[in-house]
Amino acid sequence: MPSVDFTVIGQFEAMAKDLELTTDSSNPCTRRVPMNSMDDCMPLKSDIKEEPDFLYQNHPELDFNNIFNEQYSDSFQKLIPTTVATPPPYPAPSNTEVLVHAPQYPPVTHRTFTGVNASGCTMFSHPDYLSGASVPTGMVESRDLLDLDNQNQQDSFYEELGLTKPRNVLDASALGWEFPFQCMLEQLQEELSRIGVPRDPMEWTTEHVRKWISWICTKNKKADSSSNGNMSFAELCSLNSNDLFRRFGESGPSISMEIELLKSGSSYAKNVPNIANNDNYNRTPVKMPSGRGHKQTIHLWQFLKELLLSKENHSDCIRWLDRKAGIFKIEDSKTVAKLWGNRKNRPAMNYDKLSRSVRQYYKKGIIKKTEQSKRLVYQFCNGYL
DNA sequence: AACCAGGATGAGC
DNA sequence: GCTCATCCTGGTT
Repeated sequence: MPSVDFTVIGQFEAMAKDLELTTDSSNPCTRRVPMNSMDDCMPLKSDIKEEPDFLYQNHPELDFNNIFNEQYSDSFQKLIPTTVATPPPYPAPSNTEVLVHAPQYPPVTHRTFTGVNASGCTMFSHPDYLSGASVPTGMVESRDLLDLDNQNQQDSFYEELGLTKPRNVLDASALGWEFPFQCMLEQLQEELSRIGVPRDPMEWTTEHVRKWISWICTKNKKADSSSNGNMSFAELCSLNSNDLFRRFGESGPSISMEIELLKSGSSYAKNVPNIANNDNYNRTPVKMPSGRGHKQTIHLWQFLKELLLSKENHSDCIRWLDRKAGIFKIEDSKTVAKLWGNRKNRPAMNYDKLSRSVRQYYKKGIIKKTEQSKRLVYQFCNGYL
């Protein structure tokens, strides 16, 4: 059997029923791939005889933009393509099965692992296949997804479908399953560093956004329409795929994909209710972080907590004094104010204004001063820890 | 000088 | 109506 040099994009399966894609024609191992069934699209591990490096190569012929022609514009409104890379090997648990009932993943034929990762994307894969995909959760109706924490829902789900419930149903994110975000994100962040844009979009100014979009356009050899926008990252996140397509044309899908990646790497995700790995948020409901028409906002207290909890070390400007009690100290008021200003696209932000906003929280019971008031030391109130 | 408290006002959602 | 951003007066460290 010939090796299959192919990367599947699961989401396309539903929208591109009759589309045939071919891999590199100069490669004798390639074959035409009818996009009418996932089984046809996804190579079995047993089919693969090439070295892994070979499989991880990009395939320009599978360019999103070539696929999103007018013929599929209807589908485009419903789905965002997110993944073109073939994942590196990952440990797929052998006794865990989760059925996903989503429009593009017929439940009867496709057993997949799934989880909602920190960026709010639903992860799909199958232990027998090399390829995987992720879909921004809100692109799939919540009723189409299994609530992984709801035993009753799972039972009735399988019952309705007349299927045997898998032995274990696990949230793949709890298994440390990082594909495809981690590898793609790291690559993206390196590229960002090269073009002088901060790795964390939280720190982006509108100029950084413009630069990034311009770079995507160059990379994809598409017209640069970034001059049309003077947007913050948060504003960009509030746009759906259709908005992005309208605003940025053929670069829209790429921008959309990278937004999802960046959200999962930054602490941005922590500010989005329902997807953050934080007790204050209810992770379970599969709700949209960037749903249609929903404007993304961040509150100051969330931002401060985000800095405090961020994997990126901000301890030189803000740090916990007593994490359990929620007591923190602003070590560098200027820097914190600058970061907040960047985040809100308020270049004139300073600590005087920031602290005024913090003081508004006293009445609301979100943040308070510590019992023995100390300069630059505040405390999150109960319920906001 | 930097920080703190809180009133007033208006923008933006 | 809510959350800030901004500006302000006046007090404290």
